[in-house]
Amino acid sequence: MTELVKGPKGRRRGRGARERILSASQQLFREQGINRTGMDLLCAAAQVSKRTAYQHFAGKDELVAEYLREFDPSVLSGVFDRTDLTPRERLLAVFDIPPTTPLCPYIAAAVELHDPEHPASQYARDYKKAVAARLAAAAREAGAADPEQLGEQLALLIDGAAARTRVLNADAFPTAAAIAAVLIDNAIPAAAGDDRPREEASS
Amino acid sequence: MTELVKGPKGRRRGRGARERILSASQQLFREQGINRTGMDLLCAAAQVSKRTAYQHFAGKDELVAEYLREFDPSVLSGVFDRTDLTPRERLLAVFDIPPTTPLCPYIAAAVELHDPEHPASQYARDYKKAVAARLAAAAREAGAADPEQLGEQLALLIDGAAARTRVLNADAFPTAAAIAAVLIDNAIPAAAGDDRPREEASS
DNA sequence: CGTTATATACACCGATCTGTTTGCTTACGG
DNA sequence: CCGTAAGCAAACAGATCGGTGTATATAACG
Repeated sequence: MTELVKGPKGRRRGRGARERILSASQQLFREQGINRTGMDLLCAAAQVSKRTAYQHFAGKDELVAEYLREFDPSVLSGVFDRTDLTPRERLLAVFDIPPTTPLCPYIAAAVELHDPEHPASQYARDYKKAVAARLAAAAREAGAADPEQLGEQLALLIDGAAARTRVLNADAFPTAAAIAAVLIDNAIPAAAGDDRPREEASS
Repeated sequence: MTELVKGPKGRRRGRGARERILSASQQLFREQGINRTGMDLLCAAAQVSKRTAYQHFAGKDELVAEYLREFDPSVLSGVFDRTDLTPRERLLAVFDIPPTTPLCPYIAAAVELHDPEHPASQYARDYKKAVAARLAAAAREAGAADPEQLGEQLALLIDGAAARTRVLNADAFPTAAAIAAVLIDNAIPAAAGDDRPREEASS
């Protein structure tokens, strides 16, 4: 990504203009919101002239879309790839991200842009579906009876915790984690290391 | 839709201007978002001159706050007051509101305004706390072991369903209802009318 | 009738936002 | 060295926004 070949010459002078813009977007869009962050301020924070910014991105909409697409993988991985945890622990570890999350940027973007057809809204949907899918995969790995359902349920808990944290200004992820524990124990026939070693009869 | 204005000059005087403004706010703020709805458009929709609007409300911020305060009771009541349902059914009935909810306006406002100190954000917090409290009361009435916790959990489910519905453009309330059923059955020692008529184990 | 309170229509202000244009600078690469 | 092109700073355009000022018209009340 460091070598952004942009011409027949493969020049990479001023290396990182695009990256600085996206980096500033990550910070400002999250801290101040998308609509309240003007391109002037953003370019100043990125130490990039507006002219340059608009040469790298067709417009703010495209920048917002790229901003959402950026940390797509960074959030997805890091939790699901932890092989040192049991599948059940891995499912619960998703809810242990208190300090890094002011609010899920995808929810914020969907609300702020207010247009389901906006590219960024599409990315938000894709991301949410991807998370649910990964959760479902982890649930299947953990031996859940209905992994798809459990994945969707856990995804809803994450979004609920994010939204509630935002509105109430108080961390709601512990509550979500408690619910998740109940759901997981309820969905997995033989949950290990649990306070409910009672066997459950499937309906 | 009204016969308030008759002729170029004849108008129904006084009463109604404020209500028309708030009514238009309800519609436009929800449909288009708060930030994307200008006062010009809003006043036109309310059939009210801008001057009049600013005589009724000190500014848009105050209007937004009042807009949130308005249907505060209408949402809270109507579900909790249904005595024809058992406490457990009442708790679950909260999740049966698919068509009326494009998105919880409180979450939307908190995201759009992006300022926890904004009066509207305060109202949003108060409302969310009130809902959780009513849910907790209903949970206590239903005989939950820890009503406060169950109330908070159900509130989180509502917010999660609302946020997820918005982002994914698909109704997420059935999923939330399924989780709620699990939580309720898990929290209430003897759940009636359930597929789990197992006797409770006293702690 | 006249006064007053409430509306209205409409122009206007300053701020801000997205996006563009105009020179000018500077770092390479041949 | 010189050319090319990326980049910069800053002014500018056009639109929209929240909010006001002004002059006018009408209904209610005395």
